[in-house]
Amino acid sequence: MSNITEISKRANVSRSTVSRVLNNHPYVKPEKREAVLQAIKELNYVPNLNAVNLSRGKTNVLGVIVPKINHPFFSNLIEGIGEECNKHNYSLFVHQSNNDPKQELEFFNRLKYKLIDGLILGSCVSPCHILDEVSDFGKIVSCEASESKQITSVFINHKSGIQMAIDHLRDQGHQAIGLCIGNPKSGVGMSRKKSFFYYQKEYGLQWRDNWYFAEQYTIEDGITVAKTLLEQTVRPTAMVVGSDYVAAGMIYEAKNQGIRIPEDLAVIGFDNQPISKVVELTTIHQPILELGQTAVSILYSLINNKVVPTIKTLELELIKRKST
Amino acid sequence: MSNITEISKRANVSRSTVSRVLNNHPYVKPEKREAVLQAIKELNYVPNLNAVNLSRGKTNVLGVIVPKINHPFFSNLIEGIGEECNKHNYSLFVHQSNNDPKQELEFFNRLKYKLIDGLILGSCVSPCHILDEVSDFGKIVSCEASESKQITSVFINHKSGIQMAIDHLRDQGHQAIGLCIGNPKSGVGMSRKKSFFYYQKEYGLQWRDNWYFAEQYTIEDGITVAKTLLEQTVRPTAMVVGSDYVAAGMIYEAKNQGIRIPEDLAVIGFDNQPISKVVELTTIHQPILELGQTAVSILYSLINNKVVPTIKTLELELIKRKST
DNA sequence: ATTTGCTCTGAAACGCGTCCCACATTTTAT
DNA sequence: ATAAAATGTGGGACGCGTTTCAGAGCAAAT
Repeated sequence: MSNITEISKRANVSRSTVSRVLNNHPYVKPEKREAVLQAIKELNYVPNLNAVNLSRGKTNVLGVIVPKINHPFFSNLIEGIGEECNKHNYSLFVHQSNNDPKQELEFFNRLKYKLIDGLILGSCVSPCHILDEVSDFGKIVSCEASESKQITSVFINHKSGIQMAIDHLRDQGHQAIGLCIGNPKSGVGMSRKKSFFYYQKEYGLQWRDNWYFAEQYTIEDGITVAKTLLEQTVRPTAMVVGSDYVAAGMIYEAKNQGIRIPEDLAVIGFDNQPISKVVELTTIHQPILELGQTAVSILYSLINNKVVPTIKTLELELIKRKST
Repeated sequence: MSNITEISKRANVSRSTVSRVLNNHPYVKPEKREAVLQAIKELNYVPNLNAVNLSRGKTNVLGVIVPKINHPFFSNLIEGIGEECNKHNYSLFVHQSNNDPKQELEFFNRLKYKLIDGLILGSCVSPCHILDEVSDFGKIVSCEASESKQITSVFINHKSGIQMAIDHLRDQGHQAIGLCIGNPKSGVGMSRKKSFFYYQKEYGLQWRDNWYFAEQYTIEDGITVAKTLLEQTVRPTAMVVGSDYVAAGMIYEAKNQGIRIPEDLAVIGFDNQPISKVVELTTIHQPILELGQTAVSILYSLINNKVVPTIKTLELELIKRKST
């Protein structure tokens, strides 16, 4: 494996000149440039990016941390991030944390160790002070609302999403609305929960504590939720469900039990996943792809020391189908 | 930002000793080790992994290239790969190629440039000679059957999957079976197509050319396929469909048109995606997570110069539901 | 008492580009 | 013609750890 010293000897120029050719620096005589290119070809030279990265002090790599890669929200997010990375010629580290703070810390170190130029938090459970410390070592963008003031956030306006859902259900005449979410400790979860109860009070809706479900992620979970719900004597007439999958599971089980959707139970989901179409689920479309893209372009600006707003929110859209 | 030289001065030892401490080398007197650790703490030292990588000539990073991240098959695959990477303390580059050979080449260069120690091909459209050339620069494992003899493959036994599907349908009395697949040029696509027609002849099944559909990926595609199919005067009694999503779309549309599933049309999918449960779709479960994990562990062995078989196949499983 | 062999440590080379500085040569402007 | 500016090139320090080698100190074995 050859290096620039060998190239420089072969081409009878200095190592600096080789470097200039490699980096398309204008101040190189055409003959010398040719000679260098020739030598590169002959010696089958390939630059060692580790040396380049070390020398330049940056890597053109971004990192993204998510709890689970194969989750409709996050794989969609990663896609958006990946697309934008390709555009900016960045590579992308993807790390799956399983919501484990240790795993998160592990990955944060990549930033410390200068392996990545910037970090995107898909979702993150580490406390604020850890994040603040990490942010001394590099730029961070969060894809959920973050308490930290040092971290820029782009996120979906969950409050408005919840409002959209509740308003829609109220328009259909519902006054008894339950809630089912995923991880109540995540940014999304907290924000949805908080907003839900805000509007629930605001509008004076009916409420029972057993109309609330958390930690529900899959179709199977949805089936269980429906079973529990349908055993109750006083039931909500509608459910706001944080995931289309869970909502689909609920509809599946409810129909199995002969419950009519939406007459006996209305269900509204989130995400507009493909599955929602098949089960005719009304859902709130979230601009996840755009979220990922925006995160990268903000991070890119930050890395290049451009000024960007510290918070950006993206709006949602109601997709009306037959489940409400 | 401090470096080992500063640490060595502070602790009154040589740089070598600092390095030994950092790497847990046994031959360091406890007092010196303590002094070094103390200095590291005081100076807030963080090693620069770019220097380490350059020096060691490896990075502990693997790369995976997939056409699309947010695709049920690939995000599942990436999850398996990511899990196994975490185990081996590897980081993971994820690159989305959109099946574009240029994008692929771009990523192959990471291997050349020594940014990654090994490469996993989720799916890849580049010709064999390109792959062979790249494989001179590092280890590659393919997750689909590869023509290249220099590349190790782990893949799902698609032939046996197709056989499983056809056998099951024949058991139910079907003699007129159609086929619907995704990318016919991909490894999976080619192999499914070939196997299907092999068994179709072998068993002397009925056939019409318009019972074959390719390039179908989404629920919407499935709806279109169903529409086309149901217009035909001579229809197959069953369809083998390469994707649960497409199959779900077909069932959705067929039911809309009053077609009974499975009496008028049986449908069998692939992947056992969550959606298949909701639409009661019989499907062939593929061990995708295991595929990803195996790919990493093979790559790991290759990188550490252990001998591994060049081809490994994983078996599938039929999940019977109500669509057949 | 002497050899053998481990434990411990530092010097220095190495992995490989980048980039600043100094200096030479041209070109352009005055 | 002369100063000023632009172009072109090489030297060498720098980014930062790792690793080989030589050698010192010390204990166990003969």
